[in-house]
Amino acid sequence: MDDYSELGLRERKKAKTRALIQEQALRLFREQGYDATTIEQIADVAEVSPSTVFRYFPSKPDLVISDDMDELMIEKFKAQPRDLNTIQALHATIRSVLGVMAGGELEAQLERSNLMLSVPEIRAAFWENLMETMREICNIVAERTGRSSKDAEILALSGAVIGVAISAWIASDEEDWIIRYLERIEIGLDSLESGFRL
Amino acid sequence: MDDYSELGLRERKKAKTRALIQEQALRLFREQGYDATTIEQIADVAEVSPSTVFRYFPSKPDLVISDDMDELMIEKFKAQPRDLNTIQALHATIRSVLGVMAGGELEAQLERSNLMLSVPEIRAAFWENLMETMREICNIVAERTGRSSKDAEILALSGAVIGVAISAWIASDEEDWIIRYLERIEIGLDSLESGFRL
Amino acid sequence: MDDYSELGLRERKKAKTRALIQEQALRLFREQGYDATTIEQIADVAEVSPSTVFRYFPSKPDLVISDDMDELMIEKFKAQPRDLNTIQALHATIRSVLGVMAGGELEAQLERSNLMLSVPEIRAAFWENLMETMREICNIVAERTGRSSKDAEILALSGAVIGVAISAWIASDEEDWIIRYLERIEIGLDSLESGFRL
Amino acid sequence: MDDYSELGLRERKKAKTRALIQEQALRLFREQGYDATTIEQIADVAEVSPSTVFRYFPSKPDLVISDDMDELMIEKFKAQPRDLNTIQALHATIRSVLGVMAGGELEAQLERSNLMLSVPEIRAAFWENLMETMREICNIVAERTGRSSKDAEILALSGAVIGVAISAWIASDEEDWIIRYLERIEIGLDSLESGFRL
DNA sequence: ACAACCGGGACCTCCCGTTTTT
DNA sequence: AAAAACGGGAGGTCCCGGTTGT
Repeated sequence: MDDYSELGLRERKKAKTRALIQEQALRLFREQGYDATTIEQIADVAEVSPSTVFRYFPSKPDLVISDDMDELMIEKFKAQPRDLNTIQALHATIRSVLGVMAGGELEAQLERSNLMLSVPEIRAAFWENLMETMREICNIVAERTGRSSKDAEILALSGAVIGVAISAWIASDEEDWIIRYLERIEIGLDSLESGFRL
Repeated sequence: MDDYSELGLRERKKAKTRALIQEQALRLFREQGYDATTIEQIADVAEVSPSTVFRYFPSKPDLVISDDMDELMIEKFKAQPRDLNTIQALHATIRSVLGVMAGGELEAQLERSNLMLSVPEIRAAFWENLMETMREICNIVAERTGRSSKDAEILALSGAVIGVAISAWIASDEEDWIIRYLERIEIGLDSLESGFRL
Repeated sequence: MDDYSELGLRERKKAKTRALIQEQALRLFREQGYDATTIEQIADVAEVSPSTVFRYFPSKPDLVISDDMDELMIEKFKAQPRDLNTIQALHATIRSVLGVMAGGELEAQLERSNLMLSVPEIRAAFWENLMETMREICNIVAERTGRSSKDAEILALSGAVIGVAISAWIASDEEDWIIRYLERIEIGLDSLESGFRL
Repeated sequence: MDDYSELGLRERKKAKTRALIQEQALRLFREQGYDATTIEQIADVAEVSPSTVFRYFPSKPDLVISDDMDELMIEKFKAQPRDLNTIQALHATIRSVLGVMAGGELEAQLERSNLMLSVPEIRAAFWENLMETMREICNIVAERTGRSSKDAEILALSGAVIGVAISAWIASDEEDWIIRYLERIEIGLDSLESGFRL
């Protein structure tokens, strides 16, 4: 019905309103906590009525956004040549993604993730995100290797990759954490390839 | 560990009440859904007052989260002989825990986990739980190997183990899922030991 | 200031509901005591839901504290001509407010104040109220005189006015207390203008 | 029995203990709230027995309210020569009280007042205190002037003095607030004497 | 249509009086 | 008798869905 490449005025306005509401909601969540923020407050600062908030976001958790970095990762991962094994493809993906990201952008993305983790109530959404990413990895690897996406080894690999990322993340509270974070991921992926010797 | 007969009447009664409440709560959650179940209903079937429910479980999610299996796992893991490598120790731990659990108990525990994942409100707490377990694994492995708990490989291993468990879990929606779940974990752990060949 | 007929149906209804709730609440407080009266009772006699009571009055004490007389005073005070000095403007304000108040209304307001002082739980809020009023006076006077609201004399005046009102109030336990109360305020304000000769 | 001009060892020790208990109590109230602090905790940190706390301060609120500065003020005020007018007598009283107070003592007292205002639960007591002081001022002035303590002008003066003190207090959030506070009181009292010119 | 308003209900906390255990 | 656990109930917050006014 609508031509996406040229959205009408109404659609653009709706998108803008939606973005505004979400933006303000996240700000409030960050500033005063998820539970402490009421739909009404969000409606107030976004200058719409609570009903409108409810119309755009059927429930409160829906106000928490998903990540566009993940999409980029997925895309790059899909594009890796088939002669690399999975771990090597992941390595290449990370390098590739880092390559296209502006200096502060990575930091901003990570900062945002940090926010999600620091606000307990939003972690559920973060979890959702992770699981989705895991499934995606699973599917891509299945497709690359010609196996089923229910193959135990593929499942294990997908989970392990996510787990490595999480643990690297969780541990990163020191100086130079971005670099250390990336380092830890590299080391972790290598270990997944060669097997742990512990 | 503790001999129940050594505990006073009060303690025994408390433990019994607590177990009863959780048991009934989980039953109701299973039968009619988490959201559709009110604290009052739980109190009714457990034949206590709502206040008492709240006394034992500060919030509704706590009725699902409260967990003694994790503690058992940790304990058994700590007790593994040092000549096993980490993965082997984990294998042994799982077998050991499965050994001491009554028939339906494992199923009940896993059902609890299932409930956690299906109710968004509880996922945050589930996440918390996982992260805590990961840190524990990290510390134990660090202690076993004499390395720092910030060691990149140890972090990666801890994360990967958790990740494997999650992915095995997520994929388990078919018949015989308990068995398949355990199988997947075994295979996943083996892959972590030998390295992925994908 | 606003003509009721100019307000929409909605606004009129809201004002009416609000007034009704407070009125019934105060009646119940008077008849059976503050603590002995529950929000539910108030909601019942006012024929609204408890939620609605809380919508209009965020907490139980607010049923007593909430005050449109203060607002009216402030408004009238602001509207006084600039060629009057502050004390004269206050005099005029009082006369003006008394003019627009229905016969029993003043009495009701004062009874409200009485209730405030007799219920310990509410005194803290009463204090808050007073301080707020003092600040308002301070700001208005500052604006009238073109001085800073931190000006020592203005601060002193604001405090003294409140103090005079309080002392007049506290002393009023005899017959005809309303008249005596107003008399005392008049005399007090005069003394503030001319200086005390004691 | 006791010679006030030369307090014996026992009396000095008692005063010290009393001050210590109050000091610790106020610290705990500030740190963890009034209700959350038990008499026992206070006794512990003050290194006395709960009974001792109870002996010095008959009830919990008394730990906050008890105020020797007020008593001192009252006493000094009573002692002022009759040929001074009331305002002059108050000025003299303040100077006299400041004279006998040790350097940090004033600050401590004001700190206490601050606590009272910052902990909602205690504000009721603060109010009580103020009203009592007001009545005392009223009585003393009545006695000095030979008028009734219900005399409107005397009431007004008492209230105004308290009001001036409050407003000076409330405004004091900047640097050098103690000095500014005293300054504001001086200016306020002068205005009460000469009449406001605003 | 669009927002505001309202009712209802769940969650949760706190307090106090009663019962039970020690 | 002292302490702990329990029941009951009120206060207070929020969400969501249905109704009413604009």
